[in-house]
Amino acid sequence: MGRGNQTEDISEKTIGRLSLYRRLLNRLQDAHVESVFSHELAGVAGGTAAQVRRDIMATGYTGSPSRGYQVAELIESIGDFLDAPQPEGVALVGLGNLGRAIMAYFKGRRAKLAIVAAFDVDPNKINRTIHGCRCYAMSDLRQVAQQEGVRLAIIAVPAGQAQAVADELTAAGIRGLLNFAPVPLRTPRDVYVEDIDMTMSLEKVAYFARQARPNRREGK
Amino acid sequence: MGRGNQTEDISEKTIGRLSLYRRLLNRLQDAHVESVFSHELAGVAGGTAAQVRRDIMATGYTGSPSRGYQVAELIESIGDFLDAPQPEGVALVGLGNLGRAIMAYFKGRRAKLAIVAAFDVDPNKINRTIHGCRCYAMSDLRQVAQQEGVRLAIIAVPAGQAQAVADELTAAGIRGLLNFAPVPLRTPRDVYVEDIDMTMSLEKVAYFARQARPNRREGK
DNA sequence: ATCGGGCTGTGAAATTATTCACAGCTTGTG
DNA sequence: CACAAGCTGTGAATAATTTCACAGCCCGAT
Repeated sequence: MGRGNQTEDISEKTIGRLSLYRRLLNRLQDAHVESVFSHELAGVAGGTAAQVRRDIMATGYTGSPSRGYQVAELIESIGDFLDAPQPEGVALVGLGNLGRAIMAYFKGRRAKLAIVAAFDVDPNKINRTIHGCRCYAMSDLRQVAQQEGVRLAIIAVPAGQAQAVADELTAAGIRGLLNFAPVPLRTPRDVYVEDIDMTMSLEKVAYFARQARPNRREGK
Repeated sequence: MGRGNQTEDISEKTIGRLSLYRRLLNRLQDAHVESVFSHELAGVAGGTAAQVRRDIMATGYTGSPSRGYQVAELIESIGDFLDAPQPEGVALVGLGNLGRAIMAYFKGRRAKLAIVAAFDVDPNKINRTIHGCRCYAMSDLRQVAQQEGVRLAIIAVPAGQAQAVADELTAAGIRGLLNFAPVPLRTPRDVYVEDIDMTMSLEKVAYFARQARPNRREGK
């Protein structure tokens, strides 16, 4: 089963979809489905068969014309492609309502990617354990991040503090950020930032719901 | 001052960015900045000047070569373009950790778009008030939605229930969904769905942080 | 008044992403 | 054993999005 050369330059969109396919494939596997065709996966993922095939090409996995893709093998191939060789720890900064919800959300999901340390400024939270995860003071950040080998972080602090937190995180060697604060972060160019902007998303929904413009989805 | 014909077909990306620009403009306004140039806005938004200008074109607003864009006017123009004429109420379904965090997050933001009703199945929550918002039983959904004229909803229920909730919502006349559940929803084609998939986002961060691939951002 | 600098609005080019469409397999069938 | 059906992998076409680049304008300075 050949994966191997991920020399190609894979688009951000493709990476996102592969993550989605994997989740859907895991569900299929739980339902004891052994193989799928690209059009079936497209059906549940909400895309086209051609796109599914192209995305899967990126992982180097090859299906068979008669059987389609073997679910178990494809899951593994996507894993080899997407995941780091070692499990990675993630730091969560900000334990307000949103931070705690994020903590709970990621509790016991992918073993390869788990929140291993939380940070806040609130003295009431520091040194307590929340959702099974130790909460540290912001000032411990560099120390803990280095010690645990954390390279990824989630920012769930108020907008006003997000940039300062991002600065501290990058100074502590963090290479990837998932930012929930509604502020574009300024970071060194080699730090990857993904924003989740709930306000923007809700405004998009409001706009397009009004336009009655039909949604993307696989045509029959 | 001419906005007027939004006949053009505006892309999803542009709508998202306009929402972002508005937020940034509001901050500028709070700082008593009266006008901005496209490259300044691009600087804080993390895009290019040309893109900012093109996005703003969509709203029909026109700047002046010497002064740039008038902050107050541009905010208003984006508002005229993005917002519904009347304020819109939003329903929130699911009051677990995430639902409550979302509730808190949207508390007292845009007046034009506020959560006006919450729904859950937990009898402990039903008929109580959470973050200043009444919680109803799922069975009241159609009634409340119709009575309040709600056309938008946020889904914050576990994956397993998301599709069923989406079905109930669309049956109750909801036209736009913001979906936090990690499942692609199947809905009628004229219902707009926007997904916020935290797992996918985090996996993207993990992938690209590893690739050391430089991020998008305005070049000097 | 006229000039120069610097910005907007926007066709046109470039780039990126998606879809088409078909050769080449692989299996089941008569 | 030849054929039909139906899928994958992928070059080529198309569509969407972004960037380039420049005409035209406006203002401040001569």
